[in-house]
Amino acid sequence: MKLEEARQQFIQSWGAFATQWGINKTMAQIHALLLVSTRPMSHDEMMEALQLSRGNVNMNIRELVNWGLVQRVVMAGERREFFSAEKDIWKVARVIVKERKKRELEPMLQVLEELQRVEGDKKDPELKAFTETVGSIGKFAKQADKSMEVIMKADESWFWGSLVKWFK
Amino acid sequence: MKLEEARQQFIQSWGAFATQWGINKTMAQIHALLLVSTRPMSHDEMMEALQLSRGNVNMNIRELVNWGLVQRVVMAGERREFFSAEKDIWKVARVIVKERKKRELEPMLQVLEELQRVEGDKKDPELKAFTETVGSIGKFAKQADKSMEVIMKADESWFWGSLVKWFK
DNA sequence: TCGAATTTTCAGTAAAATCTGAAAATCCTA
DNA sequence: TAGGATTTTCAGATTTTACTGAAAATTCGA
Repeated sequence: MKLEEARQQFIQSWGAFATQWGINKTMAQIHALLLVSTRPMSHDEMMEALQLSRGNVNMNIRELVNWGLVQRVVMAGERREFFSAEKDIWKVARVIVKERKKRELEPMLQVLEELQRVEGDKKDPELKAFTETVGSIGKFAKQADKSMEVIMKADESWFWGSLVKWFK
Repeated sequence: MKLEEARQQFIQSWGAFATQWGINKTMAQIHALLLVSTRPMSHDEMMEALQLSRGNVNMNIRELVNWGLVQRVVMAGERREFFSAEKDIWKVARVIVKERKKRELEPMLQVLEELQRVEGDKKDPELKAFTETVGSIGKFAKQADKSMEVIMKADESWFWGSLVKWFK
């Protein structure tokens, strides 16, 4: 496989993979494009490379910047904006974990906590079953939340190192 | 909040949460319904409870059974099929991790491996950058894959126990 | 301050995902 | 093994999500 072909394949696959995880395909493709680009790219270059409209590129780039996966880069003597992606995969993973935790896990935790305050006869088996289930999901989610907290703050080598030891 | 209201809220939220993770909303709602039900349910009961068509319930129940999150239950003296969900959240999580790993992570690993075999001048900075990026994603994904392998096989108390120690 | 370059917005359109419902297939029991 | 009960299928309808492109807003140099 030639480099250009491999790049296309990567962008393609990354997009397909992302949709399965509830991430917009185009956003993932732009991210992939920047990940394998050696230099920052302008809107027009991205439009050309991925055959997207200006509006679409603009929207998704903004989102990527919001997520902290892509940065605006000022190019000397250029008025246009350029963008480049963080290449350190460990940092990328941390950003994603942090953001999804904040946007998805934390709101869920809130709802679960709320639901445990359901009122009624404590001896009612229906009620008991409900609080049991919701409670255990809540407990689990809280543990997951904490784990992510730690992973997020961890240093890469420390993280994998610990994990390797732990696996033995 | 009353029990019925809480149940509805739970089903609702679980569905909304699921969509963010690339899981079909209805599938998640059926799962949620069964999670907070104290007894197995028939197609008709689920249709009624969630206001869904027979076809939709059938499709999504089948998918849940495929995932291993829901089981067919034979009820004495009943010709119709009944279904109930695994309530042990740890088991549920393991099934989900295992399935998503198999369906999504493993195919991605395959693609990444393939992409590292890109041919060309080893000194070309473009090529080097590409293999560098793809290689590090591949390495990361493989680590994640292994971690999940271990978590999947682990026993709950051992898992959280180790994690707690590890956090200190 | 003017105006060309660039970015942003968003109403309308397109594409993708999901759902319906009725017909076909299957499954039981008498 | 006939026939009602139940489950499955899937073409078409609906809903949701994403995209386009042109107009509006903004930015910046002269």
